[in-house]
Amino acid sequence: MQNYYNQIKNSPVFFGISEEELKEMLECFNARIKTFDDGELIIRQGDMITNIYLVLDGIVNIEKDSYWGRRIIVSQLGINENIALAFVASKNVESSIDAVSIGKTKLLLLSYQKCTSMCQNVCTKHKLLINNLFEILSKENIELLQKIENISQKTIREKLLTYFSNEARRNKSNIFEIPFNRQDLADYLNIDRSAMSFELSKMQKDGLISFEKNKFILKNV
Amino acid sequence: MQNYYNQIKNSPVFFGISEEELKEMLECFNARIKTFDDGELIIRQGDMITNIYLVLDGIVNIEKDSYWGRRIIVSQLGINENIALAFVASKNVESSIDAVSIGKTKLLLLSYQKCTSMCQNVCTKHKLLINNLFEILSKENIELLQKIENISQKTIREKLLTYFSNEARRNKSNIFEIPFNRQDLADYLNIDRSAMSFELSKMQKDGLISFEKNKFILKNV
DNA sequence: ACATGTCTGTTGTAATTACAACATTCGTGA
DNA sequence: TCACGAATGTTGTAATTACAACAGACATGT
Repeated sequence: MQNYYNQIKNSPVFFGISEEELKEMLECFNARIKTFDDGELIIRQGDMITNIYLVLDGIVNIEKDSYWGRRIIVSQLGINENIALAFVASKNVESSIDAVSIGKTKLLLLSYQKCTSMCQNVCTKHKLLINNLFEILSKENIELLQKIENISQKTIREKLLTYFSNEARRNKSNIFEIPFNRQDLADYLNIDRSAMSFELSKMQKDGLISFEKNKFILKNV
Repeated sequence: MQNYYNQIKNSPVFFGISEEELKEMLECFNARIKTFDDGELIIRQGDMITNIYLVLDGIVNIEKDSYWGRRIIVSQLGINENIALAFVASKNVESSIDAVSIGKTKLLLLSYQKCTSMCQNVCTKHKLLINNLFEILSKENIELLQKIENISQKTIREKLLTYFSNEARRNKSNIFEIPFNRQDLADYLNIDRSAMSFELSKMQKDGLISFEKNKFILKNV
């Protein structure tokens, strides 16, 4: 756990909290580290989630299986991001999503109940923590809106361009790497992988983009 | 304002707060009521949002115009719901959505800054309010996930059935009214209106649903 | 260097959808 | 009750997509 103190201290959850306070809080919150293997399910649809999950290392996909057996990738989380915070914060609501470990992952687990109830007596920084969680939830909300915009486009090309524009803006550069492989990108944008590959090639021929593996360049038109 | 005290008191934002406390808080928060006409823009894409908006009366659509001129309806809000809370809570983030008044609407505006800063000295129930906002944001988050599931289905029929199933579950009955007209429902599910009408008719012939205007019955298959 | 499996790109075809154009129903006010 | 406009339903066609099947590139371990 100690190895990660510095990283945890700099995560949005504990923003503004000193290393001294952090140690106290982690104990207070029943903090523990859990590791997962590739493909392992961290959270299942239907689970009641009682812990805050913070990604310390690796990548986690948030997925959903439709009734008709189609896989939807809702989002992909990296280091210092939280899994399914909304379901932790909502009382008596089952998770409607799966969280899947991509490669080996290392997660920090905190008891949400201890974070919000007991802590107000023990830790002085309780209020700050709640504010941080509030900020994180807002950001998640806005990112979901972004995803809705991505998949609401009509054609494959429009979906890709919308997604690329946002990635470019996020990286503040027209050159960026995407975290998905082709199949996952297709599942994220809700399109067929092979049709997407075909369209990517066409877009490159048309001079809209160029790419090599996962590194893309969005040409300004 | 007084006319609405009882309603406001029972809204999720002020859950657990007495009418006495409410009066004090509303003053503390610069509370004011604003009315909007049909089609009027309450919030525009690009706006910096500094107020909490609570719907007192009427319906508000959350919309988004795509780069290619396509309208997306993200969600529809009714009485006691909040508009774009995520953008209020995120510092320095512009709204990526429009909020549009459907018919005449009446909104309660509260200064977010006063809610979160000044109030901790003045009002005793400040912590409760923050917790309430946190809960609301979580619910919004989960509803956005639901919407993602709806529009991520492959065919028009699957989109409609997914949407209807969720409405039925929400109403705890297989008979329910939907808040959209046909065009808005199509924009919500990201499909063509006429194609949707056609599919609705077919589904009725196939015995999956029956409907009359906005009242639908989902047959259990 | 070879075999193996995974990822990515390409192509043809069938299915689905968007779109436009029109028909019908419904409500409202004159 | 009539006329009008708005909302909804219907139909044919062109465009787009999903799907399947395959080919090539790449990485990995033996």
